[in-house]
Amino acid sequence: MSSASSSSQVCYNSDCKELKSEQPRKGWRLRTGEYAELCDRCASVYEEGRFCETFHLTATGWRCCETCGKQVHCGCIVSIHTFTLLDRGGIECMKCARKSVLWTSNPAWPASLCFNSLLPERLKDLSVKNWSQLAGSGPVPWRQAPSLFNSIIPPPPELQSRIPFEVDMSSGINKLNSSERLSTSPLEKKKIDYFSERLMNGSLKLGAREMLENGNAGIKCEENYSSGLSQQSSPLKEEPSTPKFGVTLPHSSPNETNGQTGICGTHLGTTPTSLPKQFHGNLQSGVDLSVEAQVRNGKPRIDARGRNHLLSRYWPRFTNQELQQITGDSNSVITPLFEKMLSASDAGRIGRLVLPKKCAEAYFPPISQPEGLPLKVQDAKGKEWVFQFRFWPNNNSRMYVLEGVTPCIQSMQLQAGDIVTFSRLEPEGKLIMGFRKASTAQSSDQDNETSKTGNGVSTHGDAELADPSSWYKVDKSGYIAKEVLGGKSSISRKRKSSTLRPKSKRLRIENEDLIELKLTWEEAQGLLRPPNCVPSVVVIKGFEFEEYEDAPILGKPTIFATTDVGEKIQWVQCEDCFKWRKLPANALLPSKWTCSDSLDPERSICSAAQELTAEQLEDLLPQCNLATKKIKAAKQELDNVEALEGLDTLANLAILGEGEPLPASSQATTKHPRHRPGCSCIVCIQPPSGKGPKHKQSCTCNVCLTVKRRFRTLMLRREKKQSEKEGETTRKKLPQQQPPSPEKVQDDDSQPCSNKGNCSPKQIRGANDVSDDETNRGKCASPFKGQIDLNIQPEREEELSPSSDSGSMMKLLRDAAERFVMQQRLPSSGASGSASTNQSKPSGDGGGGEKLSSLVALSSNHCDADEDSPATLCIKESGSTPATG
DNA sequence: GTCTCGCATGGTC
DNA sequence: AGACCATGCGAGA
Repeated sequence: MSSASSSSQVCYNSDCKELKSEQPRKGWRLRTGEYAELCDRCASVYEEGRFCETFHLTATGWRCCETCGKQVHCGCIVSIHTFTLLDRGGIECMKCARKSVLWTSNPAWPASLCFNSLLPERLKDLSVKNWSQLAGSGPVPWRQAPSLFNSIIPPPPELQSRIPFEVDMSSGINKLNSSERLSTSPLEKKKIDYFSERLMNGSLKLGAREMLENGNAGIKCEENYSSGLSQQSSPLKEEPSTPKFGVTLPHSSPNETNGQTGICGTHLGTTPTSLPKQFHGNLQSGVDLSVEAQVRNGKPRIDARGRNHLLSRYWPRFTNQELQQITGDSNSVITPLFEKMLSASDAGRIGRLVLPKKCAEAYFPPISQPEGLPLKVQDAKGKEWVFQFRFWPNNNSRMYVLEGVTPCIQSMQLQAGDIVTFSRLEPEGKLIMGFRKASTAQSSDQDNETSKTGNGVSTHGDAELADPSSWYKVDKSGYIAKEVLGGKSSISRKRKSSTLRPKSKRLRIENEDLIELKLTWEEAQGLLRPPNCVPSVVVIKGFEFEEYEDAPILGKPTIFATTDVGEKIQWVQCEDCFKWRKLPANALLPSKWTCSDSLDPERSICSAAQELTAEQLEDLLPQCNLATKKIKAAKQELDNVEALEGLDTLANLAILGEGEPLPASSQATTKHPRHRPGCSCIVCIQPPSGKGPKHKQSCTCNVCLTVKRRFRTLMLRREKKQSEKEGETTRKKLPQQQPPSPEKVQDDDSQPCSNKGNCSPKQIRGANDVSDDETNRGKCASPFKGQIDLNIQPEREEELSPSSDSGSMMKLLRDAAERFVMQQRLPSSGASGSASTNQSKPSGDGGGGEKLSSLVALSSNHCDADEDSPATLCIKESGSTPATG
């Protein structure tokens, strides 16, 4: 930024006259946007907050703080941040003001806010005049610190939009927002006064940070920020990654924005089209320095209160790039209106985009009939879409929707979690619909595909928004109270985060966790290993449970095979040398296995030769190549997401399998009415994903135990359902020849548990229970008889049933399992028999190129008599082959 | 049976 | 407690 008087060698302080040093120091910012260049002495004084005391002592404008009595200079540009005007008259230094009022929001907001409605007409006029004068006084009458709003809590668009002057809301805005809320009206009044005075003074910029942080709006604050501008003084200022909010005067030239998107109150009496490209960018801050604002600069808008109520999550967070893309090379001014993260239903086939009520009422044409009206919206490519903007009566309120958005959403390739942005292009008044993909939405500074406008002109009157003021309503105070005047900084952050994350749990599942789950899912499918232990039976509340020393773990993918002599083995690839090593089939591997972990001393170093010949390897690999790749990919991801490791993942899967959404990270599940304090179910006892200690294989904590139990139950139910289904099918096919087997009947009758999902493995083994391991299994008596899984919730049985289509993830599970079943027939190397294994078959052949779909099954039938592994967790090798583990 | 529409429900803030 | 809003769901086409 250029500095004032750079051409002069004399200190800018007229009371000084000393020569500037070679490297003149910047003082306060001037109306031109430049900075006063001061000599060292003056700069120091200024920085120390003693400038007025030093140089303006004899000047007029000194007033006493009504609270502390401290003298504050109110008559110069240097001190504008140091005091506030009181409703009752008089002034209050910022320190006191902060104490008494807590500047919840930057005075600038109220300024804008009050400007229209609260400010006395006279002041308004004055302000306007001032503004106009300022606006016309130079290329950049005012500039704000670049980091205004600092990205956390964007100022309400409404407020910003009507800020007819520069507002220097440096990063402190967060704190402003987060400051304790105060009663709106007194504060607003103060703010009004504050701003009016500044306006009258011909300047207005706020050192929000000082005001809030220092509280001592003292001169000190003033220094840092009044100069606020002294961009170097704030570490936040040039933070490139920090969303910036700025409000610049109309005439600011684009190149002076210094990387910050200035929100221009542009139209101030100028012809919009004649303006240089300007942004009403609100950046992170939902700045809506829209035309309304601009137009209202001359005549402050009065009816734009609605936006005050916008929730922060709808505040547009446009980046410079986005804005630039939207406006392109045109001279248009883009006015970010709001944005919304697409919910599953928004992005679904229904084609209805639910609009935030406040946004709809604030930015879209008013509609009185539910049918609404067609709304023309231009997308990022310049294509125009016509949506039906309408509402549904809902709880004595309205629910606004845009209908017919599917084609548009699809053309943008949007899905749940992505963000659509609505902005308005001025002067055309066109509604612009942009978007941000979820992947980029999190980093606002990243480039995104946000709209690039075309030049189409909306033909629909309403959509044109030619006179937005006509459909603004509401009251602004609410907004401040609700959104601007934040509570504590934590709240501020919370709110921010809430804007970055989907609002609801459902949405979170759709967006983030689903992705996360997808990874874990595929991963877990292939990596699950049965606990290497023999189940023991414990009695809990009178019921017997099988428990295992080891919890299911995620291990390294291996290829199971049988040697020529019938020995069951598994092949594992070294992480380092990629050579394949042979291991006993029952060996449990860590997720990262290297030669050094080999049990075979001869093969325990990477330099040792690989036993497998290339041919043998080829025989092995084709079937599992794809799956292995997937595993690797997933594993890579897994490595990056530690939270998904091991039991957490399993726990998630278990929960998931139950048809319950995976609780979002750090979020306690509250969806289970049966869960009460003390509930020990997996949902309640599980720590938030990624939190808490890692579970070892031998962990016997509640979570692990429950995971095991739940998983077992889950799979049992699934198998049972499948069995029943297939049995039914079989009976239908052979109604006479094959009546239900006595065994099954007996099982059904003998089952002490009325709960279907809580049946013995034996019971669940139906007609399809035919496999090469059948013999072994057949030898087993079900140890489950008479046992009940306490986790079973009869009333939720349907929901929980793996067979229930209601659980999409369970469906996934089933699909995956079935696919796996089809693909997983891994021929043993050198063995003609099936590579039956009681262990996981991590390397599904991936024949379909589909997800790794080994069926993760907790073979609760520890009865399964595979002596190699009594583990309870196994990967089904065949759909008709129950877990042999 | 599928799709669309409109309202109802319930979770979240 | 009330408002908002994501989604469910029944009715009708």
